[in-house]
Amino acid sequence: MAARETNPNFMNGVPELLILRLLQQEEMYGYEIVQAIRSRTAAVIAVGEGVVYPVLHGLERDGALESRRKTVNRRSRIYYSVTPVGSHRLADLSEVWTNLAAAIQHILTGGRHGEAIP
Amino acid sequence: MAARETNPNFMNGVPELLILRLLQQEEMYGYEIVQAIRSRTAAVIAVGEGVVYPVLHGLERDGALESRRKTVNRRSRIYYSVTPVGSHRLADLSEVWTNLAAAIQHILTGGRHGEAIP
DNA sequence: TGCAATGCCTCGAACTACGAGGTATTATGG
DNA sequence: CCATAATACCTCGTAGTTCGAGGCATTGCA
Repeated sequence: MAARETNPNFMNGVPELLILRLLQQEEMYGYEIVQAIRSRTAAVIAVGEGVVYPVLHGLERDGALESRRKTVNRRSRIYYSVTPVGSHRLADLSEVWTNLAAAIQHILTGGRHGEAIP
Repeated sequence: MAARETNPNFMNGVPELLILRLLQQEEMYGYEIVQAIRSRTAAVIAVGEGVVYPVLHGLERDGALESRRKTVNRRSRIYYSVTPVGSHRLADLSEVWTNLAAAIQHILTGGRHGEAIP
C-alpha cells in the first residue's frame, strides 16, 4: 500500500507525458522542465531531477527527442525538442490518458448499476 | 521507456482507488471486482487478479476493509466492505486524483504562457 | 569570500503492476 | 459420464517507475 511521500502514487507514465507536451510547445532544458511542471501545476505535481533526466535520456535514445547544447547567459544548457517520432508518441499517450481519466471519472462519479460507458 | 503491454503505465495507485470506490457502493468479492472494473470502463482499464487480491489484502491489513465469508449459489466467496477508515482513505485518494487529473489536463490543453492554475 | 542558485548527472531503495502459474469447486456440453 | 470452461481464491518472480539523496561544476549575490 505504501504511499510515496511526495507524489501520491498516481504518477506512472505521467512525467513522460508532461515532458513531451511541454517540449512540444517550446524547446526546454532539464532544469527548466522541473520548475515548469511545478509552477504550472501549482505544485500539485512535483517531479524531481532524478525523474526528469532519466526520462529525457530515454526519450532521446528512442528518437522521440533531439538535443542541442546552447549557452545562454553564460550558462551551458542542453535544450530538447520533440521529433516527429516524439510527436506521434505524445499523441498516443495523450489519447490513452484521456480515455483512462474518463474511465476513472466514470467509476468515481458513476452510476450505481455499473453499466459500461455507452 | 518501457510501456506495459496491457495497461499503458498510467496506473499507479489507480487500482486501489477504484476498488475502494466500488466497494463503497456495494459489497463485492475479488473475482467480481476484476470483472466490474473491466466492464464499467469498457475494458479501458483491465486489472488482473494478481493486482486485485494483493490490494484487497493490504487494505484489509490496514483496516480499510472488512471481509466475511459467504456462500452464494454453492459458491464460497469472500465479500469485502469499506470501514470508516477505508471511507476516509477513499475520500483522500479521490481528492488527490481529482487535483492530479486537473493539473495534467491543464498542461495538456493548457495555455502557452505557463501560468499556474489561478 | 562564502553561500545560494543554476545546471547537469547517477545510484540504490521502494513500490506497483503484470503475467503466469497453482488449487479447488461447480456448471456445461458432447 | 467425462472433459472443459467458468468460478473463486491465491502467490511468486519480474519488470519498470519513481523517489530521494547525493555528487560535480559554474555563476550570481551579499
